[in-house]
Amino acid sequence: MRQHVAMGVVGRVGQRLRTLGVTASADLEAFSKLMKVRVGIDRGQTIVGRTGLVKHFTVLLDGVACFSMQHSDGGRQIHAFHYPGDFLGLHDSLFTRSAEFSDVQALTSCSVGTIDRDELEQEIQHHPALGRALWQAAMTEASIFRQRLVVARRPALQRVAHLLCEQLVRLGIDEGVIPLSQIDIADAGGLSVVHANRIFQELRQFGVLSKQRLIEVVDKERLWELAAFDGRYLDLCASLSRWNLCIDD
Amino acid sequence: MRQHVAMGVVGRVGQRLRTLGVTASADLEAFSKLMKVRVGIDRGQTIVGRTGLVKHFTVLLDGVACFSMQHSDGGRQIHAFHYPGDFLGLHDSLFTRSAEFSDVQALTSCSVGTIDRDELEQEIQHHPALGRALWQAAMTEASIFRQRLVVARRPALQRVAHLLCEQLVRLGIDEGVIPLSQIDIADAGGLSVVHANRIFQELRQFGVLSKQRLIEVVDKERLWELAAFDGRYLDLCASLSRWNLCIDD
DNA sequence: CGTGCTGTTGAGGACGATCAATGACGGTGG
DNA sequence: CCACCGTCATTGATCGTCCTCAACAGCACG
Repeated sequence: MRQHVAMGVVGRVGQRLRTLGVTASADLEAFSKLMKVRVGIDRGQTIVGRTGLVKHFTVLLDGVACFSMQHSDGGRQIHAFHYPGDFLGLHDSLFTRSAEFSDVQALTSCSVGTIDRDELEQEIQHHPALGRALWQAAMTEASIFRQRLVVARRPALQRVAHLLCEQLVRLGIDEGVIPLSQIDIADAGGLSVVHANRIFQELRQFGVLSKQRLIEVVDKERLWELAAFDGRYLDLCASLSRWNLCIDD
Repeated sequence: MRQHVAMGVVGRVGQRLRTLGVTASADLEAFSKLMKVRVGIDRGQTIVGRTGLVKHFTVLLDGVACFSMQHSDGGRQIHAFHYPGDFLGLHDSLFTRSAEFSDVQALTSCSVGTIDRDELEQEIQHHPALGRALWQAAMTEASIFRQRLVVARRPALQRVAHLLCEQLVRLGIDEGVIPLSQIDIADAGGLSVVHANRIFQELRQFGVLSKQRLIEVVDKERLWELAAFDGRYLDLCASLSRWNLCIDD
């Protein structure tokens, strides 16, 4: 199910690009003109898979997805969650051109935008800000991975708390519902579902989460405190130097 | 203790740059001419520290260093080991320009080469291959971090085995002595020194390590098998697309 | 009204941390 | 040459976190 979009860059994507320093409307339009929309991706489906070569860039327009990896023992390890505006499988798209390691799955119904790789590269020659934005996004992703390493060896409570903090920041909200299941968080935190559940109960005891079945943060301050959260690692947007990207052939 | 070098890019650095696709001798020379050498850094000293702004790029010429982070509880977490030819604190140098997160420490006596950031950026305008090489190195580093995340939730034996495999590949040897202490490996693997030691004894039982006090791999095959090691994540060198880097102001 | 997914609870056990002490080795100074 | 010291390696004992297995409850779906 695909269609062209005539309008400007769809919703959050434009927002994201602006955050990444793509401010000229000519740049935004160039991006938007190349994008094809694909809707109706069901929960559980693979969006960017280990299907060999990656022929296009993918942007999440709507829904929630995760960048995961299937462990040999059957366990699923989630590296990152993706929200509307995120580039999917970016590291592999940008870098290796094959997706041996990525496996982006839909956690809810999703729609995505796709851009042919070669066409985008053409366009980047005329709109270098776009290239820079992609690199910047890739580096922010790398930064998230590094932070995960740091958090990984803290006890489970802090790990879960930290994950929740990160999701709040990524979603751009202070408090409210995080559209993930306990299972998702468990897989992202490297915990068994059972233990994760006990952690969630602790968080409710602490008054950080509501008593609902879903994950609803009601005390952001306390959560950040528990997580020892320092969101600076997500704030790399403003810090990219004047380096730019171009194509040389 | 600083001095200029008139000769070509010092030893391993040239090798590394060539691996990263800098083949033109003009490019290599441009790099070499900017580099100043600093020798006599003692074990334990900080090479690239949290000293605010990063004014220059640093390359390890000789010795072994690690990219570590001091945990609040006093524990040291090692993200990566660095060998001659590696760029130090690359992520922060390239990207954030400040080193709030990096902390590169000498594990043995080291000497490094430094290049002024601004001078290098000037030079990259004329030698774009250099810029691309740096980005590529950064992405390879990111790839190592991601792999660490995967390995992190395997049991201790495999974790240690995987670390050892990685070091062998990085050192470019099949078997032999890895110039690290058990403590270093423990800090990199997120293990207590005591437990790490027990793992090392197991590896000796398996005939993977020699009975020496130092870490000496004598059966690479078995080690790779134990680690379920797939070194492809280190082989990103050949795969960077035609994207290049330039400076736009 | 089953069927399936998520969340919840209990009991037992494994992996690895911590504490504490000792051994091995290399360097330094007397 | 030997005594001393610091670092690294080793060993034993205890304890805590978190996993596993197993069962069940709530809720959404057809």
